[in-house]
Amino acid sequence: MNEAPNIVRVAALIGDNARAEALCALMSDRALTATELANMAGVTKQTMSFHLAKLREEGLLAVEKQGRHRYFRLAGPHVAELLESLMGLAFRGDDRHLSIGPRDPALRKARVCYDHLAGELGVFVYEQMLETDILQQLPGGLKLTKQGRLWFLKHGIDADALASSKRSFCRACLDWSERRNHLAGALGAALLARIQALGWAKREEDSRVIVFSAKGEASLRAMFAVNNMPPTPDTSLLEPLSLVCK
Amino acid sequence: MNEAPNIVRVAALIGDNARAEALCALMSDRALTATELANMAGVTKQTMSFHLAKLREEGLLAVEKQGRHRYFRLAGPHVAELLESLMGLAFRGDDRHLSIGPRDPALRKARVCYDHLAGELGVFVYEQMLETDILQQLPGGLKLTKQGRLWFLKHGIDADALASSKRSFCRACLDWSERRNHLAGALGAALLARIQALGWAKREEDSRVIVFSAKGEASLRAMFAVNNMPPTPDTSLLEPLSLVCK
DNA sequence: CAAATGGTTCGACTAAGATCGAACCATGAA
DNA sequence: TTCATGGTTCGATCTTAGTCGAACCATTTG
Repeated sequence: MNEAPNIVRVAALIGDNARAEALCALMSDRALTATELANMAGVTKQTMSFHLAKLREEGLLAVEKQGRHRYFRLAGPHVAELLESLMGLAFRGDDRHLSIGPRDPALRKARVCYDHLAGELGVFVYEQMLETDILQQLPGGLKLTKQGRLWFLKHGIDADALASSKRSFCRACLDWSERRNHLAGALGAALLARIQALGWAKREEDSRVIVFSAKGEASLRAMFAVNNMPPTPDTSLLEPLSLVCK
Repeated sequence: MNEAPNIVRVAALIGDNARAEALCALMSDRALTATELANMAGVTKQTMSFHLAKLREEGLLAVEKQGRHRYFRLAGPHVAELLESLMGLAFRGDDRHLSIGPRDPALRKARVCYDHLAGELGVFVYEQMLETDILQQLPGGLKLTKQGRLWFLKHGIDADALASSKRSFCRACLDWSERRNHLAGALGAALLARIQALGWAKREEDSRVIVFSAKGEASLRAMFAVNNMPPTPDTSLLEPLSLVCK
C-alpha cells in the first residue's frame, strides 16, 4: 500500500560510500572489473564483490562475463539519470553550506554522462541542435528531422543504423551542473564516440572529465556554423559508422 | 576531487524507512507536523524529530513555525522530482522480481506530485496542452502562448499573476508511472488547485491519490474540446484567482 | 599438470546509527 | 499560575550492515 519501502531499498543502496564510488565510476559507461572498482573505492575486492552483488540484485548493475573477468556496467541510462539527479540535489545542498562555486571547472566544462556528452559543451550542442532544426521537440519527445539526419550523415554518423537498435534513440537528459538539457540516447552516444574518434577530445583516465583540444572545441562549435545544412549530403568525409550502441 | 561523497549523504538520508515514509507523505505538498509524520511512519515523535532535523540540515525539508506547531514541507520541487525518479527506478526494479502489474490503479490514474497533477490524467493534460498550442516547447523550456494565457483565464486562472512569483512558472516533470511528462511549476499547481476548487476531484486523506468524480473527469477532458480557444476571453465564469503558489 | 590471477563465500569483528525512555523547553489554554 | 500539548535534547541500548582475513572456485597461462 505504501510506496516508501521501495525507494528505501534503492536509496539505501546508493547511500553507501563504496557503492556510490563504484556507481560514479561506472557513470562513464566504461565496463569495469570488480578489482578495479575495489581499488577506486579503497576497499578490498571481497567487500566490493559483496556490494556489487547487492547492486546487481536490485537491478542497478549488469554484468558481462568475459573469460575469467566479469565486467560491470550500469543497468541502463535510467540509472545514470537517477545518479545525475542525486548529484544535482547534493551539490545544491553543499552550496548552502560551503557556498563554494564551481567545484571542478573541467568537469563542468565537459564530461561524460553515462555514454554521452554533458556539461557546458553538452548543453551547447543540444541547444544548437534545436536552434538549427536538427532536432525538434514534439509532444511525444525528441525527433530527428530529415535535415538532421543529413547533418549527422555529413559528420560520419548513420542515424538510420542507430535507430534500429533497441535503446531509446534520442532523448534529453538533465545536466546537473548547467541545470539544462543535453542530448542522450543512442544518438548522443554516437556523437560522443565520433568526437573522440576524430581526436577532438580525450577522456581523462579514471574520471568523467573530457578534455577538448582547442582545435577540437573549435571544430565542435563549427559544426553548427552556416555551413551546417548542405542540401547534398557530403559522404566523402568518412564512411558512415555503424556504431554498436549496445 | 570525487563526487561520490555528496550523493552518499542524500541517498543515505532517503535510504531509511522512517525518513522515506515522511518524505513520501510530504510529496503531497501538505505541510505536516512532526507528530503526524511520526504516526504515519510508526515511530515515536522523538525519533521523527531526530530524522526531521537531519533532513532539514541537508536541505531536503523546510520548516514553518506557526504557533506551537512546526510544519514541515519539502524544500522545493527539486526534492519531489528526485523522489519521483527514485520511485521510477524502484518500481522498475520490483517489476523484475515480482513482475507485478499496476500496483495501485487509483494512484496511477491520478495523484498529486508535490503540488501538481500526475498520473494518467496528468500526462493527458500536459500532452493536450502541447497539442492545442496552449504550451510550446522551446529550447529554453516550456512557454505559455498568448492563446494559452487566454485559455487559463477562461478557466479562472490568472497566469500573469502567477508569473510574478519567484518559483519556476511552468515546467515539465517526469511521471514515474507513465514515464512521460506532466505539467509542474506554479501553473501546474494552480491548475490542480482550480480542479479541486471546482469540485471535480478530491484528495484522499493520507495518500497522494486524487479521486475524480465521473463528471469531474469529463469536465477535465472537455477543457480541451473544440471550444477551447475562444478569441474573446470569457471571464464571466468566475473572477480570476490570484492563487498564492508559495 | 602446477602456478597465477580474478572473483566469490564464509565467519567474525566492529562501528555507525536508529530507536526509545525520560527529562526538558516552548506555547497556548484554563 | 498551572496544566496540557507539541517538540527537542540527552543518554543508553541494540541491531544492522560494512569490513576484512582466510579459504575456496574458476579460468587462463606456462
